[in-house]
Amino acid sequence: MTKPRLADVARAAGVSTATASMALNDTGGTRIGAETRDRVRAAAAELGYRPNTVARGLRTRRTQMIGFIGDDVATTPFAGQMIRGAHDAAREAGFLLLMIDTSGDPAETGEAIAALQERQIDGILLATMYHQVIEVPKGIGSTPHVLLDARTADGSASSVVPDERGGTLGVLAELTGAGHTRIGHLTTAEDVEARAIRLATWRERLEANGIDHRDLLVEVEHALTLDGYEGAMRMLRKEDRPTAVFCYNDRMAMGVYRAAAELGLSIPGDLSIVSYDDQELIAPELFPGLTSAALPHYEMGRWAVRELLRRLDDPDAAPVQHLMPCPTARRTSVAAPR
Amino acid sequence: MTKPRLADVARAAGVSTATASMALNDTGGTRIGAETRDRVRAAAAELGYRPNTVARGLRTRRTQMIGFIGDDVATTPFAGQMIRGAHDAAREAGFLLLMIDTSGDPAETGEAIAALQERQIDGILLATMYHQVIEVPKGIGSTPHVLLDARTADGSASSVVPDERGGTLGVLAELTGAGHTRIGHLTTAEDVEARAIRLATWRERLEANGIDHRDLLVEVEHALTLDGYEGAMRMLRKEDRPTAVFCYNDRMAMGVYRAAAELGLSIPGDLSIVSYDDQELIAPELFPGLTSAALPHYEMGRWAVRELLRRLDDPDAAPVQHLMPCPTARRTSVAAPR
DNA sequence: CCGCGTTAGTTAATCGATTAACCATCGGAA
DNA sequence: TTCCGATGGTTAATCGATTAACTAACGCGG
Repeated sequence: MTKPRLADVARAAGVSTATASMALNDTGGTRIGAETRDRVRAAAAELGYRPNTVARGLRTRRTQMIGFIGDDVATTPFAGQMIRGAHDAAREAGFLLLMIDTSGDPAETGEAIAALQERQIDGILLATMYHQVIEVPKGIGSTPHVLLDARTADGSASSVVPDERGGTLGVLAELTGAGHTRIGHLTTAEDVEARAIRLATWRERLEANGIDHRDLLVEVEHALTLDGYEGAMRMLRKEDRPTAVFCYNDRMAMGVYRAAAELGLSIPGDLSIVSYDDQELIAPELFPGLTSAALPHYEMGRWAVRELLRRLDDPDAAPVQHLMPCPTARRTSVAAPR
Repeated sequence: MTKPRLADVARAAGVSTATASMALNDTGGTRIGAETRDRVRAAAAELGYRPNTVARGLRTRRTQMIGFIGDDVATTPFAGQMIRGAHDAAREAGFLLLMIDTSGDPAETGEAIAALQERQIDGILLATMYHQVIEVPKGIGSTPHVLLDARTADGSASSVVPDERGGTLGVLAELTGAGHTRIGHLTTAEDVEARAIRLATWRERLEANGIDHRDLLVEVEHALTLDGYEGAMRMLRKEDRPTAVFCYNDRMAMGVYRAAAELGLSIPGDLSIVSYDDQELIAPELFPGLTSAALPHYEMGRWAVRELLRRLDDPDAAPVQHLMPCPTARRTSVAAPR
């Protein structure tokens, strides 16, 4: 009662393995008669035949596996959604994901690429957990690849990143729509792509509305709750405090909530807050719920796989840089200014 | 400039592919001379030879890949640590993880097992995201497997689950050590293994200390923040409220914090709180930091892979059921009762 | 000097598919 | 009648390793 091979199916159907192979895969054009094909299929179903993809892969050089290289799969809560999006899109096309976590070590990345290539994966997804500009390791050679939440400086590789500008405009529109003009921005000093775009977009909007933004910006060291708390204390203790804050991310917003509570400011009555990331255990769980621009990790994962599959079909296709929209998750942290 | 094959290495070293294979893999006992072996190795290094594991897998029936089937990789924040633990242990042994997420659909699980077996994975990790008792699908056949955060009723498969009893005793000891006797328990109505053990252990401890626990238990529908809030309101509004609460999990504890704030109870001055899970974005970020029993997901992931590798070496090894300790993450939510 | 064990290789089979190249039969057009 | 193009297959090569079975040369004891 060993696992049936193609030869067993062929014997049961009374044909050669070549015929069986063509019948099951619908290859070989007109060579296989309809009746024969049905007979082979029936035999395969009867025996519970499942092709050995290792053998197939050796011959065809395609393994129906995609390598996913992430720089920190576990420690960031976003990773899950990104992996899931990639996983689902891959699965729908009959592919499986082979995962490697490099814990952010660039040397690891080269090793990871080699380990995946040894296994003859059909393509590679290179993911970073925060929107970044990176260089694709040379070792990747001619293996098809797509960047996820990252892009190259020269646009030589297909990539998908969040539309940070659009997302920022979205949440700022919530505030201006409610009547706010003096909108503070609380950001981090960390030098990441996301920070730069969110900051620039905020500046641009305030300038467009003729608001002096110089004293409305507070920058703290890290993008964490505690830093957010301290930054908010600095921003909100002033007499001419803003009526609304746009936070770099949800964790910092969490700190702003605490600061507001300590200062006796009610949200959204005394202070409206919007933020970025729409992070699972934070934005919806805060009280009141935090309006935040959602990072579309699931959709980016899906897009990346579909783009990779496209490049598998047509290796010479021109690389595409995609901006994925960041929809506003509207909750109750915004109201008209008093 | 195509990828070098073993035959290229062999030619460069002036030997047969058989010799080259044996030299590189240190197989074949004494048949390969030291000098020849070094020559082959040098040639391989020179050419940058990397074995084609697909071809190797076809012959040896081992692919150096482990299947990881999870029932909800993305939506639970624990998954990441579990995957990471498994990933790291696998990587150390030269294995890679092939991931499939079933989104909790049992029919998917069968499909997932088949998809992995087609690819000749060496073994399977079956993970659930909450400690459960499950049945191993028959389709797994003789493929070596280990259960992660789950176990079978009959102990027929190796498995690793958190030591819920030990973890509960640990956080309760924090409370009794500080002098608390009337310790409330806030739990969920969901029927999961973890709930039952945590509840039973809490009862047992209170009984051992001669405390009447009948009016100290509050059960709510779900294990979410809002339910925790409502449950806490019920428990804490009473005159003879407990001086400390043991929450089923951190999300519920988050609700308790909010309730305490509304009722004007300071933590830990008026109310000490301990909990379970030590969830990343919650326990350390709450103010004051929440003392919580940590679910050792990373370590469970590691253990499962090591156990799987052991079973690969010795398929007849007796299955092992392992309880992984849940260390107490001690923070500042506990103080002596007033 | 014969036979045998050791040492150090080689040759060829094998894993389980896919696919290029080849072949037989039949009906109809030239 | 003969040749040709479909139609419907089969045979055998191939993918790139591993490994069982075989072999050649050598040294040594009896």
